[in-house]
Amino acid sequence: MDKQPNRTGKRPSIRRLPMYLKTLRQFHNAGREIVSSAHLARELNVPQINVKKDLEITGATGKTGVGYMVKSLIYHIESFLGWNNTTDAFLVGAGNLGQALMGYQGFQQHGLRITAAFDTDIALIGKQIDKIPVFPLNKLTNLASRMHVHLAILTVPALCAQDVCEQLVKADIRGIWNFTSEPLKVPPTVIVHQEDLTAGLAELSVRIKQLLTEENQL
Amino acid sequence: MDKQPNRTGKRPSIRRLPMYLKTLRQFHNAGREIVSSAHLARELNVPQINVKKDLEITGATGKTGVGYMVKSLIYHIESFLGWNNTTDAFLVGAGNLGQALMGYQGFQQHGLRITAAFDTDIALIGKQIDKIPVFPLNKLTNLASRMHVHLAILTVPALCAQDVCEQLVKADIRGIWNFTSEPLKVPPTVIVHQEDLTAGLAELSVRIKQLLTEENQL
DNA sequence: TAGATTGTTAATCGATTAACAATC
DNA sequence: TAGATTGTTAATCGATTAACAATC
Repeated sequence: MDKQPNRTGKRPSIRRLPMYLKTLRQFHNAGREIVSSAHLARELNVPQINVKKDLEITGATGKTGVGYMVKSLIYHIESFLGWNNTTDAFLVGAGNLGQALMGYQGFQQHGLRITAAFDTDIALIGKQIDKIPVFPLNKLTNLASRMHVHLAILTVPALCAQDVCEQLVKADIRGIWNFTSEPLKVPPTVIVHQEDLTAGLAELSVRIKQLLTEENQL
Repeated sequence: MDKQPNRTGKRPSIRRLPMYLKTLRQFHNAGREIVSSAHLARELNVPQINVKKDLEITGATGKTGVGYMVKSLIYHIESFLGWNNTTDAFLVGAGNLGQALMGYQGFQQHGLRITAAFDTDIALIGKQIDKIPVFPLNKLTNLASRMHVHLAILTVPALCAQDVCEQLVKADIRGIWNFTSEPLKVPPTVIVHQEDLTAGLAELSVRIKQLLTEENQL
C-alpha cells in the first residue's frame, strides 16, 4: 500500500515553503531545470537536511543521485499551499497598514487577490487605492455573499476589532488574517490567523539583549 | 546554590510574552493586584500549564496557593524583554508600510521609539510623518553615530534591500527588523529578524484548505 | 565504476503536557 | 483543616539533525 506523505503537518516547515518557492521561481525564470536540496540550502542559508524534509511534506519527489525538477517542486509547493488557484479576499480597515497591504503586489504571486476594501471613513469610501475600491463597512455582508468571498484581512483599530470580527462572521467569512493586536473570539467554523508584530519585536529584543551581554563579557 | 532560571530560552514562549504583558497591564489599570496562571489562561485561551511555563522563563515567581503579583509579573516580563528601557530605532523606507509602522503607537509601549525615518524619495524628505522627521538616506550613517542608534526597521522595496542593508551595517546598526522578503546577508555581529508575511499567509492557506476538505468529508 | 543525491529510518533535541508534592 | 495554586520533576510529543542504503 502506498504510504501517504504527511499532508497535515508541520507548522515550521509550512512557514518556510514560500521562501523555497520564491527561489525556485527565480531559478525557473533563469532557465534552470534541475536543482538539488544542497543547492537550495546554500542559496537560502538553511541546513540541507532541513530543505529535504521541508520539501517532503509537499509530496514532491526527486530523482536519487540527480535532484529535483524545478518545475515539479514549484508545482508541489503551490498545490500544497493552495496557491495554484487564486483566492479572493476582502481587506477590512483601509488605514495606513491596510493601504500598505493593498499596495503589496506580492500577494497575487501567492494566490491572494484583494478584490475590495471596507472602511467607515467617509473620506476613503468611494475611492480606489491601488485599483481596489473602498466600500462602506455596512456593505460587506451583501458583497461577501454576492462575490463569494470567504477570506478577510483585518486591519482596523484594535478597539473595534472584535466588533468588526462579528460582522465578518455573520457575513460567512471563514478565514480572518488578523493584523490587530486583539485576540478574536470566533466560532469553531472560522479560522483566525494572528499576525503579531509584537511577538517578532519580543524575539528581536531578546536576541539583541543577548548579543550585548555576550559582548560585554569579552 | 541558587538555580538559574533559563534566561536564554524558548522562542515560542518569548513570542507569547507580549500577549501576557498586554493583559497584565489591563489588569493593573483595573486595580487588580494578584492573578493566577489559571485566570490568565482563561482570559487568553491558552492552556494553564503553558502560562505557568512561559512566565517561568522571565524569572518571575509567585506565592504557592495564592498566585502572582500583577506588578511583579509586569516587571519581570518587561525586564526580560528589555522593554523597561526605551530603545531608539531608525525606520528605513518611508513608503506605505513604513508609514503604517510610524503610525503604530503601540511600539512605544513595547520599549521602541522611532526617532527618524530615511528615504530616497525627494517628495518625502524634509517632511514629518506622525511627528517623525524623514531624512535622505545618505544622512543615515552620520545620524546613527551621532544619535547612538543601533536598531533599524527595514521597509524598503525588496530590490534594494541588500544594498541598503550594507549601508546599515556600515553605519554600525546591530539589529535589523527586516520587513522585506529579501533574505539579508550580514556579518555575524549583526542580528536580522525576518518578519515574513508570506509565512503567515502560507500557514493560513493550509489551515483553510484543511477546513474545507474536512467539511467536504461530512 | 565513482560521485552525487534522494528516500527513509534512527537519534537527538526542545517544547508541551501531565503529575504531584510543597505550602499559602 | 480544606482548597487553591505554585514550583518542580517526569512523560509525551513533535521537530530537527544524523546516518546510510538505494540508485541515478
